[in-house]
Amino acid sequence: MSEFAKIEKKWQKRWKRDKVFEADPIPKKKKFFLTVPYPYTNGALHIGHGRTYTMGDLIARYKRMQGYNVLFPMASHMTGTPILGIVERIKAGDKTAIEQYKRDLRLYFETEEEVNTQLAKFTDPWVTASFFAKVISQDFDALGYSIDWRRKFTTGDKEYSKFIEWQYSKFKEKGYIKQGDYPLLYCPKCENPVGEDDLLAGETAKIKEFTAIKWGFEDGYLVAATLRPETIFGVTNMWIDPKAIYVWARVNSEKWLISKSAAEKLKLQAKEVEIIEKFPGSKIIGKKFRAIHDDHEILILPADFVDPDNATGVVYSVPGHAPFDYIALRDLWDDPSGLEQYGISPEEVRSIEIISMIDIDGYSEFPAKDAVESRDIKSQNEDEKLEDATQEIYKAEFYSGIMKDNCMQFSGRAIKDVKDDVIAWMKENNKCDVFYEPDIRPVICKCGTEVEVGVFAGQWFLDYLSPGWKETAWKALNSMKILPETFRNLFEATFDWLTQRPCARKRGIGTRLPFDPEWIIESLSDSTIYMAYYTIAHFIYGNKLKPEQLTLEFFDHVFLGKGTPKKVSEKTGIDAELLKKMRAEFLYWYPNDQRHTAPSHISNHLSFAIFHHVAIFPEKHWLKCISLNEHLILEGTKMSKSKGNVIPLVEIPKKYGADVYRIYAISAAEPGSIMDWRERDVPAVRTRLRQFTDIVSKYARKEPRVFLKKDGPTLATRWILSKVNSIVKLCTEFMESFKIRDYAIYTTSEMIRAINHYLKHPEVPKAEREGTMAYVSDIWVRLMAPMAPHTCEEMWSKMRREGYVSLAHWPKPDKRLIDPKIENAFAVVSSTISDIREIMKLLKGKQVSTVHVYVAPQWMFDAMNSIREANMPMVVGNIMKHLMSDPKFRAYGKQVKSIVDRIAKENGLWDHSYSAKDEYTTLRDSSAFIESEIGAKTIIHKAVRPEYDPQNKARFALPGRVSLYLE
RNA sequence: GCGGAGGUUGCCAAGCCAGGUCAAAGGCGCAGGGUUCAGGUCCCUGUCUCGUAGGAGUUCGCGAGUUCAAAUCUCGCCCUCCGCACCA
Repeated sequence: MSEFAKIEKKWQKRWKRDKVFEADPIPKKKKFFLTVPYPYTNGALHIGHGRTYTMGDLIARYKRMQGYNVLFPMASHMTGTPILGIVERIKAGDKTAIEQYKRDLRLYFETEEEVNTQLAKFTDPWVTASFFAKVISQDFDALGYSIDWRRKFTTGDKEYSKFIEWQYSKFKEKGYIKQGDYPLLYCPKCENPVGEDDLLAGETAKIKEFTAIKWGFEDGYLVAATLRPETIFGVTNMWIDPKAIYVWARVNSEKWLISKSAAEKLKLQAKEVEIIEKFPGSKIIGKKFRAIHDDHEILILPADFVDPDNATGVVYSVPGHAPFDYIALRDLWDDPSGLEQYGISPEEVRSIEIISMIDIDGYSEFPAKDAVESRDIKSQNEDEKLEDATQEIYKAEFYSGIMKDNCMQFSGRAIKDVKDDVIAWMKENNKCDVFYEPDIRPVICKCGTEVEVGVFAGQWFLDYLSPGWKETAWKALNSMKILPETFRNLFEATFDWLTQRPCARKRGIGTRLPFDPEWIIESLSDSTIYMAYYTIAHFIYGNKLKPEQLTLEFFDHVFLGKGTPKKVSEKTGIDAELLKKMRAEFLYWYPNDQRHTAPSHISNHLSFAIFHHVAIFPEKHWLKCISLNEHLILEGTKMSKSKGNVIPLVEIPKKYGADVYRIYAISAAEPGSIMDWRERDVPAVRTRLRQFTDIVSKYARKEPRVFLKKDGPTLATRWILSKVNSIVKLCTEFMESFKIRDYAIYTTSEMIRAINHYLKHPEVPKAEREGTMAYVSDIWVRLMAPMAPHTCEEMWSKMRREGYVSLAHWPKPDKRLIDPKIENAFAVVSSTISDIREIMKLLKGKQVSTVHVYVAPQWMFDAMNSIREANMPMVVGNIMKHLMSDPKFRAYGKQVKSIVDRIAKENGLWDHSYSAKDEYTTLRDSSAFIESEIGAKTIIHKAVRPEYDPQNKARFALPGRVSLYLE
């Protein structure tokens, strides 16, 4: 049990008892609605998740203290496949899954028996989800998050489903949701699409789209797949593997000749495939097929490099521009002996002319030949070199190639522009189709089966290219605040490439599409506008509204203001007054003022949230601001359950204490950078928190008193008052500009340093010190409260303040007390001390009895101020001229030059006291302090009339840079 | 491949957008001193190099450039991390 746990529990209980964070509309009060995405409840959360939620809570608490009526709700996410997957794995007795879940459960149960009992219940996804939803909310409470739990729900709720149905019926109305064929990785054995987690090998596989070109052959088509459809004008022959099995197949009422395995694959790609005849490739070698663009006859030749398992197993040959084709053809020229068996004569092969159809700088007529020869490739079996050559030519031609004269209407155009047009042209003439393959092999499903590409007919997707949608989303993004601003680029990149996005699948937990109930809305697509649902969730559940009452009219009314409460009430049976209340509550809280989460959500969830909001809500209800913090790693390495290096959220309170964790999570890195959790850094945070409580406790019962200048306090007191108020000002600026880490450092380290410095000044009278420290403590507790709320409540009550510091107001800097002159003067004291130390070090231990300090004469201060006021460029000549033009300074001639030299050396002016008198007084008043710091008697002299100056050091004094003599 | 971020003094990490006040905040580690006198205590000081007077020199991935002046701006190069879609 950490030393903090008792205090934490106490305040959490009281907050709950007094409903401190339950937020209801207060019409006259400005509101702030903050959301952090709800956690997915398929397991225990860890300290990495905690960073994001802690940051969110910090914002909520800060805004609350700034006088906003803050709503910070939370719910839980359970739709989708993961929870279902886990349940299935546990049911199936999967050892790893069971062990992993036992580990999670041991965090929450004492005995192994309890663990097993709970695990046994995990055969129902609802039980699993609600168990973790419950413990996660307990974990959140234990960290002091200021959440309004009355509004909680889960995405699996029937009521929530009605909300999602409403959302998707809106998309349907707008025409944003469409149905079409969609390729995805698919396991033929499991008969299911597979995601990254379902794969044993090839996790990074993507889908590659080939153009399947239908070359006229006999009474059907010889179908060759290619990534370079623009090369059809350079075809000289076809390549077929003589040993592989090919088929004539009826594909959607056409006759296609392809490899047997290609035919099998096509069955998965939403084609009707019926195999008519099987035969080895050798059977068609030597026959002729017809060119796409002019129907001339072209020969089919054998080749070893053809892989019947890749694409259609039919390859058309463009030897001028494809290294594989070039070398295969050359091999046949060199040794045509094998061709006789196919009835092909050597002359016939040798008469094939390579066609040049792409013009490209730096290459000859036949770039493929260049690439092969430059690599000295001997045969078509040198796979690696050929692959490399192919890459080179592909890139070069794609980016800088131009179609030659023999390419019909495409002549003269750049390859990268013409590709799509060639495809479109062939499509118009029914000369091509698509064929999908994974881009890498092998891709193996967890069941051990080779994964293929499946095309889902009738897949529902959201079409982000629908007219107007993206434009409106851009408008929203451009007017939103993104914190830190660097992440805006990521949003912009995402917006650019967002096209179509499947939004439903056939398995998992979730809401069924109202207009096509076979499909279940997938879990990223059902979590985009639910922030609105928080505003009324407590009414829905509190009044036990039935799902069937939550009709389209209901949501139309509450969220969009359509219809009247009376009419909607008649239709739904919901009390009209309640409807009014819900509508009012939505209007009060919406829009969502800030959404805080991790950057990994930018490319999906957050972008969808923006798109979906603009699709459904009027502009005034769009998201206002998105703030982000990067993830957290542990001792330099990524946390992962499989590695076992995970610190669960639930362990934080007993292991570190909630406030210690919170301070660490806020202060160890800027939000925009990855945070490293280092165990050995934790004690330092604990120390600082303890110093805070020690100091504040000591002065808790003292009467705060502000010593104004007229009260004649010591300089040290004026200094600490100035310093503390400067810190308040800075911290407010840091919070406003999302420099959260700076806020943390200033409220902890900087504050402690300043206070310790102050307390070391022996000249401050006791009453003055205590009154001042009580005042400082009050401010300090408020500053720390958003970050360390439990400790601060404890201090607050020790100070006998009313109510909760969680609801107290954030300090405002007292302008009367901020005095840069005093702060500068104190900086001179510090720099004087370090100068003395440095000299002492150089004296190598020789005893110093007395330190003589000489303060520069007043005219030098005048000179510095004069330069400062003149606001002139820091050029030596100008400054010299400026000073010499004033008789007041000219009188000092040579010494003026020493100031100017110094300015030149320092590249400008530096801080110093306002006047010689100030500097002298400050140093004199601080001499006891200086003496205690350096352990030698200290005498302050005025350089103009030093009482004692045996080494004539006084003349070196400058404003802010006293000269010294150590005796 | 495409897109995004980044490389800072032993480690972590600010600074860079708005160039000078930057040998560069803060923390960790390490060293010395003090308190405590042996419980993961606390405080102070130091921590690039040289220097018997507060000074000088060399640093911010590498290489150029702009500028009186660059960790900060521009260009090129090298390296690292993250995302890339049906998965939350």
